[in-house]
Amino acid sequence: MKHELKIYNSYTRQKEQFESIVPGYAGLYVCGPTVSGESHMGHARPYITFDVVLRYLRHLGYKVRYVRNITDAGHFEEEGRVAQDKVFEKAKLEKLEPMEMVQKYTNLFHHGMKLFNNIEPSIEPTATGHIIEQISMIETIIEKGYAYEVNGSVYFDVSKYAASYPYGKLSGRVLEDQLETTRELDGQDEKRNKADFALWKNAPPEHLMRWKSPWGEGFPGWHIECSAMSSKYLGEVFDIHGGGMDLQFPHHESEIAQSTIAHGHAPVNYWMHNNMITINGKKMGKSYNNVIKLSELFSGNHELLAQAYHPMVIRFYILQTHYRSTLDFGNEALQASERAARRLWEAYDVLQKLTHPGNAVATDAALDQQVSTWLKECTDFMNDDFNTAKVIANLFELAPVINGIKGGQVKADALSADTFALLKTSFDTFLIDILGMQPLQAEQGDKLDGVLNVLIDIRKEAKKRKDFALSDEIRNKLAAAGVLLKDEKDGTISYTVE
RNA sequence: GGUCGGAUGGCCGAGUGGCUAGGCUCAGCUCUGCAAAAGCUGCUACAGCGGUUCGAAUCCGCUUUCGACCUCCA
Repeated sequence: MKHELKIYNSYTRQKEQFESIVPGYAGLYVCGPTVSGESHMGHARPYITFDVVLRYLRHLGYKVRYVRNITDAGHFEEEGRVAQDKVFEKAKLEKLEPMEMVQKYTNLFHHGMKLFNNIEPSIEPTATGHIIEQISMIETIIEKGYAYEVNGSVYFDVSKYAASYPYGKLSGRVLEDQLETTRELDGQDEKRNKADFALWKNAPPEHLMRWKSPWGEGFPGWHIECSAMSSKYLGEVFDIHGGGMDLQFPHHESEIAQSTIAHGHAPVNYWMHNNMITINGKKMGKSYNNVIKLSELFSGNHELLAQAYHPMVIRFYILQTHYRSTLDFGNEALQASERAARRLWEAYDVLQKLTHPGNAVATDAALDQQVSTWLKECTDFMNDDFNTAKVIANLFELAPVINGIKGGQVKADALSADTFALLKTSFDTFLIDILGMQPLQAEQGDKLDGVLNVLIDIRKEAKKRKDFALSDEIRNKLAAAGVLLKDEKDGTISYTVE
């Protein structure tokens, strides 16, 4: 496969040329949501980021199997302070069946993903649906001597692992530091070492979600689900594993250790981690109690929100920043993104309606060259670790050219037919296919269109008679009703519905 | 405390040795009956202090400061 895609690999801390294991095919695994609560703005980032990764890989011609799990058994803390299934806890609070609650938040999550125009995963496995696979993997690890059972719980022996493998390489930490943790946590006494993590936890009697295992009734440790499911659907070694930076340790580090022992080799060729969304400089997260839920974002119903924001505005906002940088929430910034997204979409719309006179030679060679360069650079930017921020910047460079052709500031024959055609297809490819943008307004129905055209015709007549009182009244009243009229240069009148 | 990463113009945010990032805001202009939209023009920043270099936002050192992870977390 011929392409120049370079990916920043968190494992090696450098950009590497991407080569898939099987030519033409790519396996992508992304850590999905824990469906014990509603998704918030921070969750939007990885799913939009990796949606663009998926889209770009497909654009390059890869057949991609995209696996994104649903953690529906809660994240059981291996040495949890609560030492209890969080899903169960919340369920009691809401007086719901655990599976009922899990279903509710799964549905909400899917709804949000759809609004963001994220492509659905090829496979969306659930943790509870893969208990057998997880148990089997734990058994293998025990057989190989890297896990031990205590009181119905199974722990991974990190010290033993670290003796022969580079434990801590992904997250850049030293085992000795981990062992010095002074924190006193539940289950600590069961472990041989503080750095050990649970593969399986014995379930206390009140625990609702429980499964039979060789070690008694219990539930799986958090990290094992991703290892079991990714290897099942993508193979023991697969191409890309993505997730938030906050998962690097201990989650991903543990995944590497488990899989390395169970399968005899490291599981992932390219580790990708998106940075966090912050709010007032602090990470947005449930532990900080500073989250803005997706539903609040879309409705504007939150004290920190000056207004509601369209899902496409959020998407655009996120893609305007490189995925490895932090992104600070702010109304001003969001509003800027809204205007920007509108303007870019407008330019896209204009471009769709433009036609080219057909001249094979550009009358403005410099502009023709510049446009070609801008378009070509978009590919370079995507290849450079998915630099969507730069792609968007270049699309903005093109907007004045497009609008200029329409407005007459740029001559229709300034570009050659070939360049114009390239502009048209490329703009579409990058904005729609790769960045996954959609219009911010829904398409209007035929009936509303008919009604508005009646008013527009009346206004045209009034303008012809120089009856500006009437024409302004129509425009102002429609504006008050949320319909903006525009008098185009050619005498036609167009409208946009807010 | 340990490890790691930031600090860029009014705001957001790219960018790793020399070339205007881009967006939003603001001001002016063109177009327009007036608007809106669009186009054009202007606003030229890189936390501080040293150092390397012909040349540094970009490399090195120190300082200040913010944050992430070390515990569930996207």
